[in-house]
Amino acid sequence: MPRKALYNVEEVLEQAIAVFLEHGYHGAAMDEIIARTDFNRRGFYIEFGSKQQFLYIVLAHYQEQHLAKAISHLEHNQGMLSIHGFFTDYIDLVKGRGCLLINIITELGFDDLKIRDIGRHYLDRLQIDFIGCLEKAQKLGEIRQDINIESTGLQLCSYVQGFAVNGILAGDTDELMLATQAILGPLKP
Amino acid sequence: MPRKALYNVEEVLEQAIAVFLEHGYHGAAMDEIIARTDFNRRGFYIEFGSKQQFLYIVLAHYQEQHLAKAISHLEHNQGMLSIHGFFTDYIDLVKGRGCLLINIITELGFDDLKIRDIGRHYLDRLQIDFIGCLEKAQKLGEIRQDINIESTGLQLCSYVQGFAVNGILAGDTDELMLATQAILGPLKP
DNA sequence: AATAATAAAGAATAGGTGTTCTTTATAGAC
DNA sequence: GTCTATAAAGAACACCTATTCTTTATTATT
Repeated sequence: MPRKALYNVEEVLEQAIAVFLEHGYHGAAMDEIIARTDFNRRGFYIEFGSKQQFLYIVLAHYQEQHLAKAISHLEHNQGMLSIHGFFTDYIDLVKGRGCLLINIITELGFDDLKIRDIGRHYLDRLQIDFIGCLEKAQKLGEIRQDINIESTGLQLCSYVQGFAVNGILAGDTDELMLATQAILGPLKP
Repeated sequence: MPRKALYNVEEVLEQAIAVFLEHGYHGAAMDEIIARTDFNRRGFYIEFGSKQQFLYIVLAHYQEQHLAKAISHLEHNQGMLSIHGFFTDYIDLVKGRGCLLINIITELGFDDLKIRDIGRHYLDRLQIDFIGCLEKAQKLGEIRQDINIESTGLQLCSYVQGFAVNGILAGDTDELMLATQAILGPLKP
């Protein structure tokens, strides 16, 4: 009996990522979100409730569909191979765009407890994953034995956030790959 | 004849930094800016013209009065001493707050050409200054001769942006000092 | 084909935003 | 002390935003 919905939630979320990346949360007007997603206003509020709840859902989608692709390298825990894989994918993700999660943290992190929690969990997970890979790499003899695993994990973690910012400013991403070599090179035995 | 103004522009800019750090640009309402600075509406628009122009002026003030304090270490060009000095001051600046320049770049960088330019110049300058200090450090024998100065400069630069993000999320900044040791330690001969 | 259910489109609404205008108060020149 | 120029305070305005409501269109069953 009912008419079939034309919109596809996955696609809407994907299009919304682009809008939030371009204008941030407060800078993205509902009018633009509605216009650029194959969506209608009423459907939007039935489906998502509010702009804020929508942001959380978009963010979860971004983590699952985009960030997770890069992070999964680390969770395969294959030493330096995984770490290289992560950086290759991550640079591809953020080049010319930046990282939605980082942008939202810097815009709303102070006011929005939930965003801050998401950010902390993300950083913790990243750090733990890096440490796992570094331990494996040390076992495999891929990196020097005297390297402090915990400190280096923390260091790589900070480094990743730096890439997210550089991704917005740097047109050329060769520099980012170069910088990756600079950080990973000195770890070798 | 005229009444003397009560507000002090320097103080207003300083107070505005706090507001923009907390809520971002679009998230900071004029009502709050007016309320939290010792200012009045009319005076504000006579002095600064608009919210956007005000942001540029606050940002310039932030660079001159806050970031420059940290960066000046690097421009004294005294090798590793300068680099350590920079990180100590920078961490102190961003702890629990983040960096206003980075927050604004991630919020407005895509839309606002002027902000993107400011960001690029800032990064370029930082990188050049790091390279200068690393060259000096190499001459002084403070770091290994086989280190690639350009790549390491780029690496430190990315790293600094990472600190700006971590500053918002990490309550504890000891980690950041620890991470600094992790990055600077391996450069030693 | 008629009908019922719901999607799509977009007009309407209530509240918030940046900016300007009006009024009142005050400090200094005469 | 009077007068005047301008600061302070905040009301007013026009526009914009998120959200809701109304109308129209469409599809699947009967």
